[in-house]
Amino acid sequence: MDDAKPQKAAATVADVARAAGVSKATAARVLGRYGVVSDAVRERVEAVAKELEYRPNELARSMTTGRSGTIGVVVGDIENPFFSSAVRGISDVARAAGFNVVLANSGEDVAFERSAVKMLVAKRVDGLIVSPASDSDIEHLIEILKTGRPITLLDRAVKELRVDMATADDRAAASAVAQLLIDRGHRNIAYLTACGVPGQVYRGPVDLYTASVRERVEGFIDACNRNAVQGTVRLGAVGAKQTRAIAKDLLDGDAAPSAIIASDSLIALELFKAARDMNIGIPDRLALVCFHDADWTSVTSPSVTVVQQPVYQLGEAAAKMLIERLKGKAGAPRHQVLPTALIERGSTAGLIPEKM
Amino acid sequence: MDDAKPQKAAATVADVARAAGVSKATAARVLGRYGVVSDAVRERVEAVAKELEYRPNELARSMTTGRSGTIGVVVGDIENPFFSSAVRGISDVARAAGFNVVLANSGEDVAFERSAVKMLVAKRVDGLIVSPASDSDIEHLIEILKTGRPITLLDRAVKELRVDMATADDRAAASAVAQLLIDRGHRNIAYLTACGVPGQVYRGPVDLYTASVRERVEGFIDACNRNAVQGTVRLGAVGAKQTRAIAKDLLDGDAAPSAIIASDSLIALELFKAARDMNIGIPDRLALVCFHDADWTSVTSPSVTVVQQPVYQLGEAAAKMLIERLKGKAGAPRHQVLPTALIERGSTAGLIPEKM
DNA sequence: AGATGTGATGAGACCGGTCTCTTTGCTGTA
DNA sequence: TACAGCAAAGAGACCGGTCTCATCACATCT
Repeated sequence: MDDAKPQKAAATVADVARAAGVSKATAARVLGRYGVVSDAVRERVEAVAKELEYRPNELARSMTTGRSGTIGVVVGDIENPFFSSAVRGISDVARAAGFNVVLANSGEDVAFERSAVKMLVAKRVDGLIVSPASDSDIEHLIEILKTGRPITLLDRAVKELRVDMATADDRAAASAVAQLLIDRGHRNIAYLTACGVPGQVYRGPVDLYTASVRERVEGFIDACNRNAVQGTVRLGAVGAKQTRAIAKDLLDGDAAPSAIIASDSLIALELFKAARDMNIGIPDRLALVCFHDADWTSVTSPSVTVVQQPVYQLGEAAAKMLIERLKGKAGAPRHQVLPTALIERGSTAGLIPEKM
Repeated sequence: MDDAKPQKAAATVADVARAAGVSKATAARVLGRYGVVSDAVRERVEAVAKELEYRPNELARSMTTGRSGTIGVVVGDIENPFFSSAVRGISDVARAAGFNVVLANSGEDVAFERSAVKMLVAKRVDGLIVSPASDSDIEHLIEILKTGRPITLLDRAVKELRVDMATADDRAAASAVAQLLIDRGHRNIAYLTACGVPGQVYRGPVDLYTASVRERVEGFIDACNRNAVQGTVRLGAVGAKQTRAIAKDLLDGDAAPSAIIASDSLIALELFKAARDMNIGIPDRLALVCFHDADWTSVTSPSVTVVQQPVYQLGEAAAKMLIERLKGKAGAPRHQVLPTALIERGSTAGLIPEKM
């Protein structure tokens, strides 16, 4: 009948202790599973606790122990399959080790990232995993270290920070992709990233404040230069609409590239759609390569050549390193660089007849 | 040179108070932004706080206020685009309202869900959003209500629970899909879901402990019965491998369905691959419909007919209802049923010549 | 027997905030 | 001048655990 909303306040150790006729300390020992208690007392306390529906207050516990058993994770966008996969890796490892995950979305905005980090620290997470939106605007990350909490970087390295990091082999991957395209005869290749703001003109790697992207662009440009091939970088593909606009602009003119490398699967998808809408055949008139082996890339026609990134493993690695730190492991910061693999599929199978 | 790890303990209100020459209560008033303090004192305290690098301890704050400013979210699998999109909706709303999100993965396992819920309650989240793995095994959800915390169900209704829920129009959607396929001439249609365990044989809606799936299957079966068409339900497509096996089994025999409805985009993707591998042309020999308008469904050849679910909005709606409760809104539980839309694409464009 | 050790329990401080209640000092008013 | 009224600040309890230290009974050792 009634929904029993106005239940009396939750039972505390003190309540249980009183009801069981023992001291608060003893009840706490039983309920908190520490110290040593006789079996008789233990059973009695446990029975009473059950009776009173005692539920521990983890907040109070954290308060005295100083540990919350929680790790904070700040990613750019959980909707991006890249991050959701990484987060899955993190939370699987975390759970196995008895940790919980507090998630925060930065939307790739440093201001949001800053406030997310601040809040996580205030909540006394034991450590953090962050994929920093910027690798220069990092004083909030340094702040964390000052509080004594370990932090691990995910996917994006920051040289200035002496912390554990798990990243992919971005530079080599991008270089390999560029080389592949060049070998296929392409002489005008573009790299499209969500980094930067829409409309921003690329002037050099210095414009790229996301470490992983900068590495990729550097690898890409290196390969292009090595082969005397034109390499263009376009920024600001931050959403479907913007990406579409850039794609149209890129593919429209005379100087349109014959191959495009998409910095993530969301961008690749939009490029794919744009090419279709503009009647630009893939791979004949346009080759496409995508960073991240998103599940759909193998079912399109043509299927899409991808850089397979160990995304889930990146999350796992980051979580493992962090948890080791939390468990007291000392030593110099480690930087795990996980290998990528270039999976060649239909979207790069075309040959460029004329431009050679 | 040194990494300054062994910093002295973080400053507390008491430290600030002492250094500023005021009482703890006054410093707390300034730092906690409550009560009334003179401007002179406020400025002095704030200056000292900055000097001492005071950072509030949200744990201690929550402890006395009883509110943590956090909502717990338990989903089946964040890696599933369905959930990652919903989680994004939740966290956007939460952040706007000043709440944080603690995420837990249940892996669609009730035991994990139970422990996740328990832990979230122990952490004193203010409220929970859960997409329950089972709609019968729910005593842990009832427990939550007993603690006085509101809970909102995401995507999956549970009749027995008098709580807010945000679900999609599953039954009608499934019915519409079935009708579409029947209108296209299909007389043998299968529905494939991740619900259940691999190998489990479907004996009736009672086998389906996930509410949304049961609704869909009921809508599907209804439509089939109404039209005297054979409708088959297959369970246990819980991962790529299992899905592939079921797909092979389903498509292999003489009694193979001419149309399959996939309960989520992960299943649809595997079905798509399986059909391709088995040289079963879509849509000519097999029609395919997918629940959830995953981004890739529009770029395959043929593109995939989908039930567009308002996933992000589902998350938003759930979060909004929960937060309203947290802000004190009373009243009967609400059940928001968000409309779906059937988007017809190439995968159902085929006609069935013979079987008619 | 007396000293020593040990296992079980109790008493109470403590973590870092919030919040209630009290005290203080100043202004306005009869 | 005396006192009400009020704003500002202080004292200290409290939240619900953990943890140190003290106490006590009883077994062991010399």
